[in-house]
Formats: sequence, structure tokens, C-alpha cells
Amino acid sequence: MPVGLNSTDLDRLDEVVNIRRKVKRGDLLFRNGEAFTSLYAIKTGFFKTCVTTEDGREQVTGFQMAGEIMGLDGIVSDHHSCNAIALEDALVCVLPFSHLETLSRDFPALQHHMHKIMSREIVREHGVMLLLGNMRAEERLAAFLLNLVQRLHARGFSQSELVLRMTREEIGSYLGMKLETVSRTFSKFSEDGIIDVKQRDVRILDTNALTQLYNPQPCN
Amino acid sequence: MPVGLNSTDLDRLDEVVNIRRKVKRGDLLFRNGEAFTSLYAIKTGFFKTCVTTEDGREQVTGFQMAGEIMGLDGIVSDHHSCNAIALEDALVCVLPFSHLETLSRDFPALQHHMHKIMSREIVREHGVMLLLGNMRAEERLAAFLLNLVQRLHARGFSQSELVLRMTREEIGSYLGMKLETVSRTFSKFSEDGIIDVKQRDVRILDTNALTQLYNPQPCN
DNA sequence: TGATCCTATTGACCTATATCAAAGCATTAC
DNA sequence: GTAATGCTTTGATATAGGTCAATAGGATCA
Repeated sequence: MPVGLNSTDLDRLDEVVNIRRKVKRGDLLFRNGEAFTSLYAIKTGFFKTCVTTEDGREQVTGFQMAGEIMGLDGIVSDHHSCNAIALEDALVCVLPFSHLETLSRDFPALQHHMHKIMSREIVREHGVMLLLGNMRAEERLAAFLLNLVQRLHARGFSQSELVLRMTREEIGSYLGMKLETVSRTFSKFSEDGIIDVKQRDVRILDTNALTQLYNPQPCN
Repeated sequence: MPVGLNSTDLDRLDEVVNIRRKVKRGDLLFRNGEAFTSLYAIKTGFFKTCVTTEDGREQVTGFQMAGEIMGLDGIVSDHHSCNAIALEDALVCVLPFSHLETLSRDFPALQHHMHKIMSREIVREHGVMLLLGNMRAEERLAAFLLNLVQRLHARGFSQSELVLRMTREEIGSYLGMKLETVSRTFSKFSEDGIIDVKQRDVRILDTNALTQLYNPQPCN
């Protein structure tokens, strides 16, 4: 966070960050159509965000963990356009958006930080589009696992072990495949000795193999 | 644009908006890996943006027309992470990003506008993810055509006629399908009397049918 | 401590879309 | 104005992943 702040400045920054909200597993932090007032920074817990169609189809648009920001979808129309659901009991920091805008006019570092967060989300979604548009089931799941462990590792967890917070169906929704295909692909990775799966506990045995699945070398 | 500005203010705003750049059909406005300095507002012309993998696969992430902003991907890492290619001769307005950040600290309306533009892009990409993850070929193409005419109509063009600026392959890349499938789906729509296609000229005969393809009612 | 429910696995079969291939059109370049 | 090139269409065939179905494993709740 920005340096060279006096105590008044710090108080102002503090004010925007000290509203907390608990969300129980299965509960919505915000829902599609709801008025947008705040962004949310995850302190603890794990979320999914998803969009839905009128005929009941659901697309998971992301999985979010500690330190990540949710709610950016609401800025454009003053209403949220997706649902944010806790996949485990969670604690979030409520960031009233009008405060953020006011503050970021006085703190260029905060302003730039917000721009980066939004840009990062755009770039992440480009990656998902590439995944959904171009990749096969194995590549998608490999990419998904690598992305998850990488983010968990950045938070001090293991590079090779993880506990999935979501169901096969939710993984499938995110990756554009059916839950049976997710399950079969897990089984295949397991048979190939790339991972160990037991329900939601996954241990990555061969990161290289996963990386190559995801990023195959040109075959010429 | 914000009201109540004096002439000094207007000069400052003007300064950020008066750099123009011509881009010829087929040329890149910016490319993956290039240092990020500016956003670009399209004055005239039509672009595609796309990401690529090391093994040469390409995913079109969007098609942009007059009034739309490109380059948001570059903010997070100070480098662009996609290519922007003109699909016809184009003129863009170069918006140096550091100027924009400075200005938006003094003009809350500009600041909020920038936030909305980024949020809009995030929401648009959610829609694409839904498309790629959940929809069948016909639904994808219907959604694509409806989206294009809607945007063109907002710019004063016809609600029912459009000229495609991109190839079948580029449409396919955007929609996660092969060019042959795009072509076949166009032909099917044509046989069903929903559209008239002749190469890149499309006339929509039955908007309702397209809408229902895209947004089928729940069948219960 | 069962009983129930949700989640995951696995098998058999099917279908939408990909792939391969061959013309046919249009546009561009010379 | 003609050749060349790139796009589009269409057909035949293949296949990855979807669908349907049955079972089993864990978690949750009374």
C-alpha cells in the first residue's frame, strides 16, 4: 500500500476497509439484479461467481479466494449481473464503491491499483475464452489445476496438494464440460500417474506433464 | 461528457483526445508483449482483438467498432497481452493512459466513465463465457448476429442488414467453432428463412426466430 | 447410528461438431 | 482483363464429449 501517508490519510483509508461481512457456505454475497454498492475483498473463504440464463443454464465465471476482489461486474449498470456464492464459510471486507472512487482521486496509488485489478480480470477472462474456445477437455482441466495450485501456493499453501472447494459440476460449468467428463478426465490423469485424486483431495505428482498438456509444443 | 468546465479544463481534456492514428486493414494497432502506453478509442473502422498460444492457436476475444475502447488488457502488466488488428482501414484516437489517470483525478465523471468501460468489458466477457461454455452452434451464431446488429443499430445503421467485416474463420474463432460449422450454420439459417446470406452481406429476415434460438424458453 | 441426500465414478451408447476433401466464388494484384 | 490467391460452401466421415443409467462413496441430519 502507498507510503508517505499521514494519520488522517490512514484513517480515511481505514474507514473504507473496516466493514466486514460473514457469508455462510452456500449463501450469496450478492446476486444478479441486486443494486451495486460495494466491491468485496475476500479475507477468508472461497467463492464462485456465475451468470445464468432465463432457461436455467448456469455458467461459472470464476472461483475466488483470499485477497481477490469481487463485484466489478456491478459498476457498469449499478446492478450486479452475476451471483457470488460462498463455497465455504467466508469473511469479506465490504468496500463501498463511492468511497473507493473518492479516495482514489486523492491517492494515485490506489487509483492505479483499482485499474490494475480490473485489467487483471479482463486478462484472466481472455484466458478463459481461449480455454473454452480452443482447448480439449484434458487441456482445460490441466490448466484449471495448475492455475489453482499456483494461486494457492502464492498464499503459502502447497505447490502440489490441494483440496477442491467445488463440485465436479461446478468445475465442469467453469470449463465448459459436463461433470461426467470432468470425473473421467480426473480418472485418466490418475491412471497416467499425473495426479492422485480421492474425491476432492488432489495431489499433483507430475507438474511437468500437466504443463505440457496445457501448453503443448508445436509439433513441427 | 461532463458539464460545467471552464476553458482550461476543456483544453486539458482536449489534449488527451487529439492524437490520432491511422491503421490500415490488416495492420496491428498493438501487439501481444508490446509496452502499454495508451488506450485507443475507435473513430472509424473495425477491429478484432485476439490472444494466441505458443503452439499457434488463436482465440478472437472481441470485435470492436466506432466508439469502443481497446487496450485495457495492457494496464495490469504495463504490456499488452493481446493483438488488435484492423479488419478495415481505421482511425483511432490515442489516449495516453497516464494522462487519463491524471485527468480522472480531477474529473470524477471521467473517472467513473473509465470504471464503467472496464466493468462493461468484464460483463461482456461473462456473456462470451456463457456462450462458449453452454451454447450450441446455432445459439452462438444467433447471439453473435443479434449482438452485431444491435451495436450497429445504436450507431445509426440498419436493424436488419449488416456487412460482416470478418471471415468465417474469425467468427468461428470468436465463437469457439470451426469455419465450416459457421458456414453450415449460416446456410441452415438461410434455408430456415431466418436470414439471407450472400458471402458477407447478411440480412436478418426474422429477428424473433434468432432471439428464440438464442434465448429458448424453458421447456416445462 | 442409521437413513437420506448429495456427489462422484463408471459403463454403454449417441450426437454435435470436427476433420478431410473438393469445388466454386470473389477479390486482389499485376 | 486475366491470373492468382484467399474465402466460402458443401459433402463424407470420424471422434470427443454428451447423455442416460446404475452404483457406490461420503457427508449430513434426526
